[in-house]
Amino acid sequence: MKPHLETTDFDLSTFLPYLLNRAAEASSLEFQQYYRETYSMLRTEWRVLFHLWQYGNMTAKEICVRAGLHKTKVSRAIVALEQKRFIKRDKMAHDRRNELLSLTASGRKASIDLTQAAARFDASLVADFTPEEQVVLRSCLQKLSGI
Amino acid sequence: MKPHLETTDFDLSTFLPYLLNRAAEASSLEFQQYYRETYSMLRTEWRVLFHLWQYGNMTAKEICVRAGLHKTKVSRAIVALEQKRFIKRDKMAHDRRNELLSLTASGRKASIDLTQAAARFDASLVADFTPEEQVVLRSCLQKLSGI
DNA sequence: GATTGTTAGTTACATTAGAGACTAATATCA
DNA sequence: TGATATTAGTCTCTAATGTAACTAACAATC
Repeated sequence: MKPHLETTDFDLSTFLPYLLNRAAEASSLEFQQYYRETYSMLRTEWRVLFHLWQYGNMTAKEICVRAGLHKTKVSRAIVALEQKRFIKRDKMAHDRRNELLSLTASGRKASIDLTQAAARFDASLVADFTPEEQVVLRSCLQKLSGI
Repeated sequence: MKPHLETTDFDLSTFLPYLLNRAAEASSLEFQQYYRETYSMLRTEWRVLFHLWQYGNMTAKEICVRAGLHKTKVSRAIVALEQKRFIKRDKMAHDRRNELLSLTASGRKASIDLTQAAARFDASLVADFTPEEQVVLRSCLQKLSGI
């Protein structure tokens, strides 16, 4: 059986969700290896840590909204980060359902290290792209992400 | 604690692996819903089916290489697709370790339907982008994917 | 032609993710 | 005040994934 391009001019190698998935997986690999090996973190844990680092103390719920993550995923990441002593949580006085999350000293240290590693890694990913391409790429991705 | 942008000018909302992951998840959602509900397929199953449709009969190993998927994932997808009667497999005479995969009539039918749905969906994703942006986006993603 | 190595594909086990039920705290409003 | 509804976060059960060990077929070398 030969390829069936005659049905439509559709081509898998230009299908956006496919490309995005492959690019996401390929580009995550190296950095993921770093935070896994160095801090035994999962992807969601690093995202949660990073949100606290970059946007300041907040509740699990706020992280869900900002990061676009399901609350069970965030809940589990918080437990793991707390066990690693990277964050602590405090019930908020005026509404004891909310827990304010904040970084510990070692959480801040890890955040700094990971931020720097991420910045270097990001630069290496786009090293072959022109500045214009980089701008277009990031802005298209932001639109697609709904950020 | 306030944001700590002074440490570096790194910003999560421009970090490529993060953007790629969010864009990939967001853009997969709608199409995924279609093939899940209509054909009870998982993502890997649709990818395997589509590789056979677009590139012709091949072995599981070839699909692994072309699609960048692990052999266990492909193996499980093949079992599932076979149970749904979308593909069949035949041991190759000259080397009975290889199994040549091919589409059944209903596999072809599903492929056509999914291809058309994918094409429409892809068009809707990039509807807000200029033709130039679309070209840059896809070519950057292909490079990042190693395609 | 027995041993050793390699390759295609599967299986088994452990890890991670997802969906929905659940608990505790607060809010609403009759 | 008491009944009902919401909300933040956790727990439980199941589905999906990743890793590594495994089987079967073939290849190569002594």
